[in-house]
Amino acid sequence: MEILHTQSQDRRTALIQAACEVIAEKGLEGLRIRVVAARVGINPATMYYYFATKEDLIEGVLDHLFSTLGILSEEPAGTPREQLHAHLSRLSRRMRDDPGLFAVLSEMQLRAGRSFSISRFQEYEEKWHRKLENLLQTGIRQGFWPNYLDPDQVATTIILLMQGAALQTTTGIRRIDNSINQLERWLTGR
Amino acid sequence: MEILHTQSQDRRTALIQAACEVIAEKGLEGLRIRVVAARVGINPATMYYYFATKEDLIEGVLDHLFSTLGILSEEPAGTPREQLHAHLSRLSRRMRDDPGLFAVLSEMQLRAGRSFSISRFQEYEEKWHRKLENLLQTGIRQGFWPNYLDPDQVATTIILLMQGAALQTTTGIRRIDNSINQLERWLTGR
Amino acid sequence: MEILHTQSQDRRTALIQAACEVIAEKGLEGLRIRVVAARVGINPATMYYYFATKEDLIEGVLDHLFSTLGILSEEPAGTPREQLHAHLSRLSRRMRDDPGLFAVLSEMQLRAGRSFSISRFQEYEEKWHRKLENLLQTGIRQGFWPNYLDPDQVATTIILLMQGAALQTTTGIRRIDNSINQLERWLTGR
Amino acid sequence: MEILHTQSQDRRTALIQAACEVIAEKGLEGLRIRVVAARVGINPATMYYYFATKEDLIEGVLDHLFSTLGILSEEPAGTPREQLHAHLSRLSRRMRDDPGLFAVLSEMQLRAGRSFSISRFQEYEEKWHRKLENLLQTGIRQGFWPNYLDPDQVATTIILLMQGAALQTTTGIRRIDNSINQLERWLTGR
DNA sequence: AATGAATGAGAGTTCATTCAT
DNA sequence: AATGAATGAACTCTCATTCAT
Repeated sequence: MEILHTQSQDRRTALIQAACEVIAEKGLEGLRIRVVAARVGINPATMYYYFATKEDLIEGVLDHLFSTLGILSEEPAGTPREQLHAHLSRLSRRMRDDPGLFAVLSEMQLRAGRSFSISRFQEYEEKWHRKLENLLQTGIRQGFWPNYLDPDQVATTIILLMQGAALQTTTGIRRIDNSINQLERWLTGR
Repeated sequence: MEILHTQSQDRRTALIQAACEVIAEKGLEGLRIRVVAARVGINPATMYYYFATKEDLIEGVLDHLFSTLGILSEEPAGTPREQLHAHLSRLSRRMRDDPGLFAVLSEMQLRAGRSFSISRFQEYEEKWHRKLENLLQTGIRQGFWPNYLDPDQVATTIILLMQGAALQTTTGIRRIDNSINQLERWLTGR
Repeated sequence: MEILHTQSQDRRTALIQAACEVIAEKGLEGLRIRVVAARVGINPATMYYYFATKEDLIEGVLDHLFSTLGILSEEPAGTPREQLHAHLSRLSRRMRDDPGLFAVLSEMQLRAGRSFSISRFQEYEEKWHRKLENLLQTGIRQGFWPNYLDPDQVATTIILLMQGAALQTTTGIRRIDNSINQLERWLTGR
Repeated sequence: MEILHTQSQDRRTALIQAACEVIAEKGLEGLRIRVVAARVGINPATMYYYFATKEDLIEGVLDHLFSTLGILSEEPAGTPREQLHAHLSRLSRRMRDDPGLFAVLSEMQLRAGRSFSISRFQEYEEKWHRKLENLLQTGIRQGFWPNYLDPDQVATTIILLMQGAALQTTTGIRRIDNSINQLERWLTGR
């Protein structure tokens, strides 16, 4: 019983994973049920046992994306500055090691305003923004960063920078690492 | 003859313009020959007189895009700092007034690594990078910015920031203005 | 053992009943195993324990239909005229109280010439015709109706009228009651 | 130009005709675009050039049906009794010569309450009813039929009878002719 | 220079049915 | 006696593209 449940979960996860890969390679517009099913080794019709529609599968990818990237997960203990650093360097490292995930992130962002099923993307992003804002606010109050910084503004800058970089993962030209370092130095007043 | 040629050009331009609008509204994956033709008021088959394939039309949009955005156009005379400021605030203003254009930019960037016809996008971007790099280098040499700045790095940061913001135009949440101002202050050492 | 058999029968009946309801609501072409099973509260696969195929289930509905309508059941004692009246007013009342049953009747009639599993419908109808014919013949012989009436012909008219009315149950516009009364008056010579 | 227009109309008509045949043979639930297209000798996709959806095609069949049956068309000049006779015997003859049309009629009637695209069927039927009612009313006023007859009631009876008979065309057992004759005799008081 | 008509390839989705457990 | 998981075959519909006129 437990095993069956686990197998079933596994297949769901496998489908999401496969869909994620396909999106990274071919874009959301290149996502085909047939291809996803083939990667998992099942009949296309079987996908509909796990997801009611293609849109549902994409929603699954959306959730998977944010939980895998760990954008919203708790940072390890430390000063706000250390926490921000941990956050940024984790994302930076991840972007180097698994650029596909960030390609998917861009795909989602681009459709967030157009597709209903992806519109939940914006909630995730809002949470991300608030997380960064809180971190910055706390850090400024505790004197880790100069108090002329506007937490909201800086949070926005960080997110724009990360998403600009994510957008580049498909071509793979620009690197985010240096920009991140630079930004951290700027924040602390060089 | 000359007149005919001009009319022909007009229609080509009209098709590109229409395609651009559709891409801004529905995304590249939502681009339909039928819809573009209808906007221009012609039969879909007629489009094939002006463009051999859909991809060709998209290439046309790509060229139109960069020339319209004026990313690569000469900046008005002034110090490097004034020129950079002019460049950034022009883009910033444009993004506010005509977000559709930047939505198209994101669409192109996202597919640049996947679609052959859009791969030329990267050349444009490369030119943009070099333009910024040169401007920064000159400015640093002339003492407008501190010399610990790395022109290449800063150029990258600017581009990432702009493209992150362009990506947001479909949802319209985050604004680039503040981030740009902040960046300029950081560059001059606050 | 006996109990199990009874339970088994119950479930068979429940499935037929559910199928009957679905056919009344959505038509035979709208009949889905999934939906029938859900109404009974079982897994679709379980249905195949009780019926070999969907067609078998439909055959079950066919039998259920005629036994429930009581078209072929013995009429209460009385003169032929009373018996015919009882027959017609019972059907007429039934049509008002449970139109769904007659909707199913129409569905069956319509497919009777096309689907093998429903072709048995015609045997039922033949029996109905004979029953009416006998009743009329006896009544005419006994002087309840004028002898210029052709029992076969009148039986046909009655059946056509009833089925025309059954066909209307899905829209629910025309009523059979008045037509029946009128017919009975005509039969007796006004 | 004129020729092209005619050809185009021809193909539309051919598609409707073919659809009509398929419905008569296999029922509305057995109607397949592929089959209809094949009968006309075109690619299935081409059907969508003439009809936006399958439903549209069915609506086309609905209109074709009533205009072909001539149910609502003007009757030749004559007394009301002659007109009614002409009407009924025309339908009766037609039912013998082209039973398929009446099979389609039944198919439509059966779905009239369920399918939006077929719901217009009821408007046609309402017109039919009014036509008969008027005819009967005039005839009664002019003394062709006894004045104890209720035009509305008789009109209903006629329609039910015809539709009951139409429903039988798929099996082809019962004949409407005798019932019609009988009815006409009854109307005139034998 | 323009178009009406046509099409091939392929998309997502549905459903009766099967089978191991 | 029951079910979760799986599937093959079919369905409607879309779209870039072609071609005779």
